[in-house]
Amino acid sequence: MIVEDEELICNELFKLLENNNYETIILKDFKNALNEILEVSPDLILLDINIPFINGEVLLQNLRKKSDIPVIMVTSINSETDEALSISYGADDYITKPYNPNILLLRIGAVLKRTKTNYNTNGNELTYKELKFDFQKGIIKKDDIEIELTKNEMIIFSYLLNHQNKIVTREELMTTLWDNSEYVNDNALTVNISRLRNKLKEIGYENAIDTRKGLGYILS
Amino acid sequence: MIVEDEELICNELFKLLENNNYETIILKDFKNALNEILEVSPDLILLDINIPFINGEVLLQNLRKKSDIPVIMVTSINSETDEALSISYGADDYITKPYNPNILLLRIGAVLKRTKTNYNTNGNELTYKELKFDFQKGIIKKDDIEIELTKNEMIIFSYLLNHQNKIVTREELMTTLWDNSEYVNDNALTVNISRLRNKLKEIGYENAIDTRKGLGYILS
DNA sequence: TACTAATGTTACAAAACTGTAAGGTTATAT
DNA sequence: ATATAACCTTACAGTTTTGTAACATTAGTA
Repeated sequence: MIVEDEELICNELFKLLENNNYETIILKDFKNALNEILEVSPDLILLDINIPFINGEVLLQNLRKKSDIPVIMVTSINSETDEALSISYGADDYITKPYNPNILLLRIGAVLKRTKTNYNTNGNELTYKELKFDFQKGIIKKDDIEIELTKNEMIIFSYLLNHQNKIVTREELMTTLWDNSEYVNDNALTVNISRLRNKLKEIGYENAIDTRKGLGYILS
Repeated sequence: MIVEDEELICNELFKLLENNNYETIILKDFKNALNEILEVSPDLILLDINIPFINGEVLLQNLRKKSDIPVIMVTSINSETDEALSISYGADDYITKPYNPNILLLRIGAVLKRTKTNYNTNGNELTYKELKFDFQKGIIKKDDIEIELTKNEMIIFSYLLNHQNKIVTREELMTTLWDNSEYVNDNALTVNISRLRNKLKEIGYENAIDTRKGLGYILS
């Protein structure tokens, strides 16, 4: 979504984006901007700081109370104050006019890449080698093969994924699994690790989880 | 982690960061940079493009094959080519020397904020009003109260959370839950929604999930 | 107002999940 | 080389989860 009043720039941007396969929409009613944005719920907003009727930074500030839609701020003044304000109000990136079209496209791509995890309908995914772990569904995918994880296996695997190449202690995993709320046999963890390993083995990742005796486990 | 060869700048940066409560480390051995970085596994890297022995962009490119550690590129040349390259190779942000310390701090803050979800040990959390949903553990928290969700409830609730204020069709939810792989009685969804609602009711969110007859459900 | 399709509720049985126990295997230190 | 603590495997039973069916309720439309 383009939020910009200078018609020339609007059209330029529109062409640029449409030519690069972005479905583009131009916001017209600045007075009702916030509602329009929330209604349309675009994947990304190019927001000019200087638009009529409303201050771009204030708009961003209000938007951030309700949504995390990625915003790239556009401004004609190359002032550091603007830049500082935009970033602290929650802009995802910042670009000054006149902009280089290629840089803009790259920045858009970068912002979308960074933020897409929170917006793609399939939920978040983490990857490990050729595996994709959808940790909202608890499914590991490799090519077309899918394996389902139980809740415990999900907790362990996403913890390991979030700490790749780091040793994760058994303590850490136990706290994550059972919160210390009730004592659980320390072997319960071993069993759950074993079950997870068996599932990983099914798709050829026999040695994904490595034991570091006396220290913990590592996914590497 | 600072990856920079000019000692003066290094010290400046170190002081700036330490003064602002960032635990800072300076990379010394550029020849072994990649391994050092992976070993230390810092929360964020300030990476100068022009360091001895190795090209910063190549380093970034290699790092990205193994890790998503946030990287802010630092360069003395304000060339758009560098900028374009850094972004496409996976830099999270970019700043040119001489930099304004406050802007740098803001950018660091912004990058950490953007990326922290993937790194914090407690896993991702989404919020809905006063509720926090840890969707790696499948727990909804309100103050000190916690309720556990089953896998199906987790899938439904995180889908709704990711589409707040939007109507979610029953179709969408069913596809998300069962992937169309096998036919499931369409009432199974109704039952699962009902179960989720009961749990939400326990913590005073009786009307969180609203039915839009003929359309779907909405979390609003 | 009455009809109807859409959505809700409850109880139940099959299936899946999970901690435990008992015994087996490994790596490390001495 | 051997002892030992750390870790692994398997089978099992209690518990939880889940889809189904049967019936209840609701909102919208005629």
